[in-house]
Amino acid sequence: MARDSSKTRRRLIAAADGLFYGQGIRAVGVDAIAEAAGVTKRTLYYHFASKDDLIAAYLEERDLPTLGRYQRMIPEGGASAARRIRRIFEQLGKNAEDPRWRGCSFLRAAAEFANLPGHPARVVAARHKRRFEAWLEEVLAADGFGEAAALARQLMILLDGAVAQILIHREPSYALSAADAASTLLKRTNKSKRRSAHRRVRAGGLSGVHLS
Amino acid sequence: MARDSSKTRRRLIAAADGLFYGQGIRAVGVDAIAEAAGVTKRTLYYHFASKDDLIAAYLEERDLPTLGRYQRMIPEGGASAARRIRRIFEQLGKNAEDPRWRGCSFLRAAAEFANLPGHPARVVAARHKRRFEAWLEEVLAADGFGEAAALARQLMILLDGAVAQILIHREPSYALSAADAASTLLKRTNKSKRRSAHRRVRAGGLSGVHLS
DNA sequence: GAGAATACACTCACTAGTCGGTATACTTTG
DNA sequence: CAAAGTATACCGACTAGTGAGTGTATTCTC
Repeated sequence: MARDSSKTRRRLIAAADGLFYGQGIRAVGVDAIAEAAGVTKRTLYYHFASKDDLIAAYLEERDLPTLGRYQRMIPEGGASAARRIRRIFEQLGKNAEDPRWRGCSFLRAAAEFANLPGHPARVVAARHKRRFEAWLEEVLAADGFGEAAALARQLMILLDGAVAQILIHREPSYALSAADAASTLLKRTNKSKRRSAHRRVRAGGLSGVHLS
Repeated sequence: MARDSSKTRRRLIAAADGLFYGQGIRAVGVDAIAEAAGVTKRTLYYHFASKDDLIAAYLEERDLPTLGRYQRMIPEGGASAARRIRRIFEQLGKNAEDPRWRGCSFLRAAAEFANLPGHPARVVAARHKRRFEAWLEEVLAADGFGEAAALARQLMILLDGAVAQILIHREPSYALSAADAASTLLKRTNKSKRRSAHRRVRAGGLSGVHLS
């Protein structure tokens, strides 16, 4: 079995996911991960060059599923972008009600390694957020929103801001405050869109972004 | 000299501030802090019961100055609430340009101790954010904004969301995106205010909040 | 038999926290 | 007034445990 997809490796990543997300990356030692995976530390180091390598793999593993969950959640054709985006915030609020919820793994990793800009975890985290923002931009542009890029940024800010507030206050209702703010922003931009159709065309041309 | 305000104690907190904020709380050992303060670890433990105690003191020390800096930044009578709030975001962007900037110490502490809701650091962090939100609400209410409480929450979300995005992408311009979003939200609420003056009165009555 | 995958046993640095002791200064008491 | 007592503030050296990472031997699988 290939080394980068072996059962043991996947078990190690799964164990790392549970512990890193549950307790924090720096708070968890490699010994604990090896034990949780049912292997010795030496085996862990056979599959990963270092703890940093394992950290990167942990976040990488969370990248596509996290984005994909939101993408699947809001079916392509079904509703307006505004409605679909509202559901993202509502889902965030629901997720946060689970006692095991600990915020965004990427954001927390960036916070833990705030002093190490080049750290693998930071690289993966930044890429994840870039992808999410690009996807939001596509959703907006596809629905004919003007200035989709600027709007997508604002939505990202609201999204991570809501996560931050929920984490700090342990109060999922902040997701709904963010949803309201998002609605307000979308309504305003929607209007300006309808007033100037030429913008709409230009914004529609922005969708060369890669998601995969 | 009283034990809780002695020079040594203050030096220890200052050293902790530099190291905790610079590298992260879990990443810094008490030995490093003692050494940076020029005392032995035994002395550190004379002044603080535990590392957690020192962590709480570090955040406590940041509470009032952080809030106060923003309060002093925007003079009471000078400008409209909208203009004053925009300046908060602009200042955030400026702060973030300093290479030593590492985001919000309270948010990062909450992220590091995401699994320990009762941790002293979490308590101090939550209280700080509550104070900040209450102050924003006062600023808005004083300028006659309706639904000042809901609006203050949305601004907090934008503020911490901007911090999160800047931290992740190392891109201070997210502060300006957040400022634009804040302006949009304020404009809309301002309008609804003028339509319903009774709301304004009710919101004005909310200012029993304590800041000090 | 070869290479991949695992285990045991280890290193060395660092972790939070503690033990016992000391120098100084301010009180209390004969 | 002086000796004894006491509180403050400090330090060097230690403990028991954990951190990441490794050298070497063994087992499994093709």
